Amino acid sequence: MTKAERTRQFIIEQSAPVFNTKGVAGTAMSDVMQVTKMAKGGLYGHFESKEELSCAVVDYCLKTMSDSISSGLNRKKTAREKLFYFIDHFARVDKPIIEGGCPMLNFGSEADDTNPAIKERVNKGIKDSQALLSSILACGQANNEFKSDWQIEDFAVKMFAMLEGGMLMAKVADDNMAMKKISKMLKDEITAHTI
Amino acid sequence: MTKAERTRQFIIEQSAPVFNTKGVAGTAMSDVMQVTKMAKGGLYGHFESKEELSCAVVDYCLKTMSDSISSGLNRKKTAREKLFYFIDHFARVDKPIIEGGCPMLNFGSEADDTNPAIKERVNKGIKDSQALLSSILACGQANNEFKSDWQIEDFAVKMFAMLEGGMLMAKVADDNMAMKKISKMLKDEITAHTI
DNA sequence: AATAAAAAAGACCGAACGGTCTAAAAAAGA
DNA sequence: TCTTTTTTAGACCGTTCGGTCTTTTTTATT
Repeated sequence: MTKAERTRQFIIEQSAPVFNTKGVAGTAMSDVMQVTKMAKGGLYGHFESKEELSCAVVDYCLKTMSDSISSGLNRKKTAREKLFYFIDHFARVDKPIIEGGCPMLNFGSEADDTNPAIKERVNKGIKDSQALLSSILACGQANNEFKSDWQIEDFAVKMFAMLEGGMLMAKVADDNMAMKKISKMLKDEITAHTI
Repeated sequence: MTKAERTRQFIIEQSAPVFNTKGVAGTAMSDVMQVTKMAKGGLYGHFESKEELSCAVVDYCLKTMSDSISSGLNRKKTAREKLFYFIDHFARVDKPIIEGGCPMLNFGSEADDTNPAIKERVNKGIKDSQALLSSILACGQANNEFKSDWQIEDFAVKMFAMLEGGMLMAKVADDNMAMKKISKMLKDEITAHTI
């Protein structure tokens, strides 16, 4: 890893929490200067525009989220345990993986009508999450861990939507009661379909 | 209604779709000038700052949403029909009540960490939605329309979260398949608890 | 129709925006 | 160690931002 690559990565990592909390439109390059303690010329040596930086930040946030979940997932044996872990990992409103909360919610709701490049990245992130959930559910069903009549594709959608919706409710209310309820309901439903 | 009051309302109504799609940080007063065809001095005669306008816009969006749902709700007799109507009304991704989609999702995810005034407004909006759902569910249960062992408070949270999460998925994917699935699952669950 | 009051226009302001460029500093290769 | 290349700093640029103020126009009252 060259010096330039390390610095580029450093800028992304430092500015990710800012973009994720203040949004793309709400984050100025002066904010990035402040958080990286670099001058403007230094930044623009690594990114040719704010647009390029914000895309790199979104990629980084999604990857960080994905890696964080995937790594812990390997330590779990059963599909049920994996799903529970996924839920608990997502439900951490107080200490989110990236400051500002779920980047799919944050960047997705901002970009959907204004920023096609970011929208497409978030779209891929959601699709990947769905695919991950589906594969866990399919595994569990193939191993006779889950009942065979469970509509697992539907549940993957339901679970993701509930987690994102719960995240919104918890953040706006400054109270993770909604998220706790959501987590419990999801776990109960999983348990109900466990043999 | 005086001229000034009418103009103020006109400005709010015209700029609401812009704020709801581009966000507060992403909307400039020049956008408001464009959509109202008014000069800057005209606007600032009715609002002393962009902040005040954006708050008024959020209030308007939430009220419009609430009114739109409430009015249709009265035409429905049973609690089950009311809930179905609520779902269908929320699930309209293609032709949302306000351009840009659900203002609770849009403004909530933008404001949660940056704009306390708007955050509090959205918080109230969500609480009101929850209260409405809870009251419909409680009515249904009191009238022996729904089974008495149904955890209706939990379902109110679940339903709202699923709708908001589904909205996010549908908008980012440019495809309302997720929303359709969500609607069906919610309706199935309601039906399953209907006597 | 004349007059008083309200509302709108648009030139103007300083600050902050994203972005450029050159000179200095630091790192890398010889 | 010396030189060449890469990286960083920060002054600078034009534009756009939110917001003000005075003049003009419109509206309401008599």
